[in-house]
Amino acid sequence: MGIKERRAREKEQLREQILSAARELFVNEGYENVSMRKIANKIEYSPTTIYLHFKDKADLLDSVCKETLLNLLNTLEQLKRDNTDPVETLRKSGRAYVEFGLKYPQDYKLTFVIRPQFQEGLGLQEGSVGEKVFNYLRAIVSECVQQKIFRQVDVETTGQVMWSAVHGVTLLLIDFPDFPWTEKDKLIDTVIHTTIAGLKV
Amino acid sequence: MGIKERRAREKEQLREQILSAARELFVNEGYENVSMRKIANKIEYSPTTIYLHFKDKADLLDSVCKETLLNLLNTLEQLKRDNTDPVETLRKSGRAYVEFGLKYPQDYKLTFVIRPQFQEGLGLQEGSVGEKVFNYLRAIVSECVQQKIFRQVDVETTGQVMWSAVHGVTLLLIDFPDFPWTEKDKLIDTVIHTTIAGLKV
DNA sequence: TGATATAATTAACAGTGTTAAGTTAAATAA
DNA sequence: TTATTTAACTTAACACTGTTAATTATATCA
Repeated sequence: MGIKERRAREKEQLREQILSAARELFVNEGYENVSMRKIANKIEYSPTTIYLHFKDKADLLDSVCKETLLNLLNTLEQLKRDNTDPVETLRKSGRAYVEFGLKYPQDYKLTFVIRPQFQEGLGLQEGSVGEKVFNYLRAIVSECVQQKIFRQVDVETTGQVMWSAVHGVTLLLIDFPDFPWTEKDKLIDTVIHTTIAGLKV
Repeated sequence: MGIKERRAREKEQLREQILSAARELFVNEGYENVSMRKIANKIEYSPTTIYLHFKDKADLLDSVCKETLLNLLNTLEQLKRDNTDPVETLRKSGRAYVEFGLKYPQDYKLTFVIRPQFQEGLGLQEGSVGEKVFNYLRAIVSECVQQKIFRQVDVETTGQVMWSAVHGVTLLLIDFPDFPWTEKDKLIDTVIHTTIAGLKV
């Protein structure tokens, strides 16, 4: 009975095709400027075919973001394997996080800014990839606290402070490219360094 | 020659009327969900009348944001007058900044996230209100550095680090309201406290 | 072969930002 | 006052949007 399986495979392939066309367009032209018809044209199907695979445009965005988050998670977890010192891991994770955002600025904004706006209240649900990213961060912070490197006993708050700092600098660099920033690498390093130093005190 | 002046006054009044209707709708329903026709209905004019006062929808957004930034600037500058200790001023300014963002979340996102996306490369131009807000921040930081409270000699970088922190926590709280945050006030205070502490070291 | 299920399409709806052309009302000049 | 100019405002239209219901084509099964 390989037929059903083949059909399912074909269906999955088309889904992937839609997804990658959508990602490319979203990233290059911005979510708002991409129409379902544009995506359909790119994959040479009629617009309504997309609706056989995705509930609506927001659902499409959702799936694109999920992939993005998985990529981010992979990048981070690979990093963890190569390090032992928790503070050093946190520092490098912070850098990797910001660099990921700057490397795929549209993806980053789509995931962390646009999506929450279109799916009010849903952002970072239980079991989601987004939650896993934060769990990763929390695990490192937890190690730092356990080794009595960080003052804060409250692991949650500490993690959230760290997230705020990297999220903030990432978005500012993306959104205001013409602002007279300090040299980019220096700014990122200083943000991370300052936050970690502040958490130690 | 009071006629021309009266006419100019009436024109200005209609402009204000459009602006306040747009602000109310943008804030309550989100920029994307507000149509020119909706704004026109609210003020009981035809949609095209708006185009006699504003170039397009983005220009309308722009004007709304300018007002928002002026409000923020006023809030901050009033704060400065009441304080002498620069670190305390900075701490309170940080809080005021975040609180402003949380009080008018749509305005804040419109100004600091959506607008830059629609006006690529332009964000925070010279002489803009946005620039004035950052100048305010820089002035306080400068005092802290001059009084040798902060390690960092580089006033620019220090200011940008501070901005990153408050911007980050503001947006996270706005965009992920359902995330299991630490108690809000505690998180904001910790972010500001941590950053300032890190800058002192 | 014909029946059945699924994939994909066409046509349509109600809405969008925006423009050009047309209309109305008011201010000026005769 | 009446005619003319000027400004304010509206109507109608264009090309587009996301999405749905109805329809057609295609491939699988008996």
